[in-house]
Amino acid sequence: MYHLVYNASMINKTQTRGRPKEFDETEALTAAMHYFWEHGYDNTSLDNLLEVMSIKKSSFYATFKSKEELFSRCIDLYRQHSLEFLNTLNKDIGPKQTLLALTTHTINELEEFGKVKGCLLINSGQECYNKYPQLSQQVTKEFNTFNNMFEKLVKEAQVLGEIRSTKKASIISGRYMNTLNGLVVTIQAGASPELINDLVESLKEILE
Amino acid sequence: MYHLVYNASMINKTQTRGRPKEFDETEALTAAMHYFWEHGYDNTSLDNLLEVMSIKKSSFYATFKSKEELFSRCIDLYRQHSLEFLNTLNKDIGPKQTLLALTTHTINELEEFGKVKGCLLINSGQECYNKYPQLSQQVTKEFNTFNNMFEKLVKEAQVLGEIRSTKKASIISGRYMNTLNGLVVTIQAGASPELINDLVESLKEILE
DNA sequence: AACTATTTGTACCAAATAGTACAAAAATAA
DNA sequence: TTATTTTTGTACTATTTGGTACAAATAGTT
Repeated sequence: MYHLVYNASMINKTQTRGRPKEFDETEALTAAMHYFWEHGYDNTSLDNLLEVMSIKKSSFYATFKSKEELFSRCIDLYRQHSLEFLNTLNKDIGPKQTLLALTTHTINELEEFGKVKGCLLINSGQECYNKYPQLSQQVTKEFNTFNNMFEKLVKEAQVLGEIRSTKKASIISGRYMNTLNGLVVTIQAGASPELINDLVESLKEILE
Repeated sequence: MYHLVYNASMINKTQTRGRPKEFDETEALTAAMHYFWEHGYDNTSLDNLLEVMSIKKSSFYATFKSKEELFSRCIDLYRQHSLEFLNTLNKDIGPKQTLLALTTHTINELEEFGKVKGCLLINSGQECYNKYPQLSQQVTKEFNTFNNMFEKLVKEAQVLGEIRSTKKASIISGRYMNTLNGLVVTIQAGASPELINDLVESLKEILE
C-alpha cells in the first residue's frame, strides 16, 4: 500500500531497512488511551482497540507486545499529558485557580459527554486492584505523582497568599483530592445540580 | 442425595410435590452478594458464583434465571441489609454516631481485609454504567434510597441538637456522602494514615 | 536484480465465558 | 405401585477473549 499520509515516524526517524510502519505510534497510543479512559481496562477488548487505533492485529502485537503493556504506556502518557496541562495552567492563571479549574473541567465533562470520565488513574485503580498486580503497582506510583503535584500547587498558593489557611499543604491537598474523587462518583450516581454546586463550594472552602 | 442439613425452605415452606431443593435460596444469595461486593460484577464468573454458592449450574439457572438477575437480587438484598443495619444502629447510638460509625466501619475494613470493599452500590455503579442499562437504572434508584436515609439521619441529628449547623440537611448529607465516597477511593489508592485520619476529622467537621 | 529486514493481512488457536439440553434422582399424589 | 412434578448432575454449545503462525508486501542494501 502507498503512503497517503505523512506520519511522525516518517518525519522523526530516518527510514531504516524494512517495510515502513503505516501508522503513527503516538497517535495510536493516544487513541487507545482515550478509549481506555472512557471504557476501563477490562471493558476494552482487543478488537475495540484495533478499531480505534486503526491498525491490524499483527501490527498491534509487533509494536505494543500485549494489551497490558499498551495500557501501561497509556497510563504513562496520561500522567505526562496531565502534568503538562497543570503546569501550563499554573503559569497562566496561578496555582489556586488551576486547582479550581480542574474541578470545573471535571463537571463540564457531564454536559459535554453526558457522563463523567473522571481520572484514568482512579478508574483503573479500582479495576486492576488485586487482579493485575503489575498495573496496580504502577497506578499507585502515578497516583502519588499526582498527589505530589497537588501538594506543590497548594504550597505555591500558600506562598502567594492565594490560600490563607496555615494547615499543612499535604492535608489541604489531600482534602481537595478526596473531595474531587468523591465528586466523580457522586455525579455518576446521579446527584442533583444543587448538590454538585455545593460540593464545588466546599472545594473552594478547602482552598481558602 | 439425602438431606444432611436443614435449610430455610424446609422450615418455611410446606413441602410440595417434586424433588426438594438441597440448598437454601437466601444463603446462596447472601454468599453471591458478598462475592460480588468484593470482586465486582464482571470480575465474578459463573463458576466463581457456583463455587461460593455451593450449587450446580442447573440449580442456578432454575432458581436465579441469569447472572444479571441474580445480581439485581443481590443489590436488593444489600440495600435491605444496610438500611436495617443503619436503623438499628440509629436506635442504639443515635443518628450522628451512626453516621460516624459508618465511616470507621469503612476504614476498619482496611485492617481486617487489607483492602476496602467500599459500597456495593458505588462499586457496581461505576461498573455497569453504559454497559448494563437495566442494572444501571436499579443502582441509581437504590443509591437515592441511601441518599434519603443519610438525609433523614442528618435531619434527626439536627432536631436532637447533635448537629448544630443550620445548613439544609440535604447539603450536609451530600457533603458527608461525597467525602465517604472519596475516602474509599483515596484509601484504595494508598493514602497515608495521616491523611486518612484527617479525612475522618473533616467528616466530623461536616457533621458539627 | 538479488538479498535482507521489517510490517501487514489472514487464518488460526486455546481458554474462558454465559447459557442449554436432557436424562437421572427424589419427592408427592393417585 | 405407578404417575407426576421438580431438582440435580453432566455434557454440550456458541461466542468472545487475548494471543500466534506465517506468508505476502514493501522498503533499503549490495
